[in-house]
Amino acid sequence: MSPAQLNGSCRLGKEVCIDCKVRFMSICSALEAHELPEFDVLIQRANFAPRAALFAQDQPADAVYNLTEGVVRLYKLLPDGRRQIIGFALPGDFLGLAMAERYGFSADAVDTVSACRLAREEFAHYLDAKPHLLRRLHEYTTHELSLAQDQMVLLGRRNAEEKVATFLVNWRDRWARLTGKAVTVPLPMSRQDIADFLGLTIETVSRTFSRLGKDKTILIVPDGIRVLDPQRMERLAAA
Amino acid sequence: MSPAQLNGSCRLGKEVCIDCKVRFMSICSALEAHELPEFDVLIQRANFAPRAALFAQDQPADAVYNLTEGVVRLYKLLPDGRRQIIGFALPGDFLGLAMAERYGFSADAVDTVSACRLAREEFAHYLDAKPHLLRRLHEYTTHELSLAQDQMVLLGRRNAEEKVATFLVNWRDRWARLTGKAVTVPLPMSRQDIADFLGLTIETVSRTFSRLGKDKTILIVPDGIRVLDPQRMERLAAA
DNA sequence: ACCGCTTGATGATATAGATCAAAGCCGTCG
DNA sequence: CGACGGCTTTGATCTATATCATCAAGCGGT
Repeated sequence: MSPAQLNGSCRLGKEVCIDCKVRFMSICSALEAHELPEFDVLIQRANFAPRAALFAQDQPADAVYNLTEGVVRLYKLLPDGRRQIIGFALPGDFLGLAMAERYGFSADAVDTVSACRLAREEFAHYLDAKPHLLRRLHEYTTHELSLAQDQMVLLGRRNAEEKVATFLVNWRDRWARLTGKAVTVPLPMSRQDIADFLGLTIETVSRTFSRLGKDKTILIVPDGIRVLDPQRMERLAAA
Repeated sequence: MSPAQLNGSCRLGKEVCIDCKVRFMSICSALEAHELPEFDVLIQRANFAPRAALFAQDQPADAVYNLTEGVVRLYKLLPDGRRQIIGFALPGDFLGLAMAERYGFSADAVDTVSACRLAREEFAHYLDAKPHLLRRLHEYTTHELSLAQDQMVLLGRRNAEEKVATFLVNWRDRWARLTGKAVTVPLPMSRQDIADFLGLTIETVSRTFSRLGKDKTILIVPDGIRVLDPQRMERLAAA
């Protein structure tokens, strides 16, 4: 189904996929390196071209993914095709952690994406034997829930300008945490993606960018945006 | 701060607060009764009058609550007073599980509320010693996250009629799971609460109820609503 | 029975954002 | 090179929902 290209694989704690291991560890700092060899968890490296699906809503949830490269959009569709993007995943993020029989949303690659793929069953067993990892994962899920609640406020009670500003500020901060402060923050997703994330139309997003540009609040450059007036941006995105 | 009335308390596994224990167990069915006495967790019984606050956003998060009676609204406020209700809690639900230093939202009683109050520190330690309980809690949080994602779709992409219908269907189902199928589903929260949950105004909620009433889709009675045309309701609330 | 207060329903009007339409801007492919 | 197709921007309307204003009903207190 998915046009993914799987290459390389390793067992957690048995070298080979150093990158997977490092990423895995970064989430689960409670586990020391010497603890890992106790268990075998098959990790596959999966690569995805732009627009390729990692998985789709209602498919059997076979696997858990840990992103290592690229940006993934997570979304739900209504029967008539209306789309709500519920989040963008960046390297380090986990996907498909719900541990339900089927995925609750679809995930596809915005740009070129690499991820570590862990079989759900195997991962669940590993988890049973590693309460520290479960604790870390619970904290992660709890954080996701808190972000989801912020997004509810945004979708329910903020106007277009506030929505766009809040999105830009949050995205800029996440990007900075990942790559260090950059002057220009890239926006790899399309305007349609941003619109579907913010509960707006593409036209409203475009106009709002333009207005913020004319205001000298931001500067739109070909490969992203620059925040010129952080004060005003923070004010629009406040609380 | 809170006008709560604390009465009675018990230690988990040392009789007294049978109700707390039963509720606690219902969440954590993986723990057998004979496992409980191993640990002491102080549980206080807290009662709240209608409109009383259980806790407020940004307060130090001292405690975890497990609702035993009544309905609680959970909400976030923007600096200018706009409110988004992020959920309604019913008996059995946990509040303040985020385990952050401060509460991420406010919670107050819609009607008369009773809850079991567990000190956060103590609960966290208990959790460390009980991986099964942590697992249950992780499943619970994961379910909450999934509901939050559904709510994002509702807020971002559904119109007023769909929002109201979806709310009624979901509320009816939750109520039924708790009390068994009832002809009339009570709506203990105000129209303003419903509006702030659905990202609408009180007037739009009121008009939408009226229209669904004129349609014979629902029947509005003094103490709640009756669904007359489940087909149409399900269609409006679909996916 | 009357008052003051709150909540909900409904009508009139305003507006933010949606929808519809067209035109610019690249990248790419023949 | 030029034509094509996907995005994005911009402009002109339209409309769903917000806003504002009444009004009626319920309710507790006197």
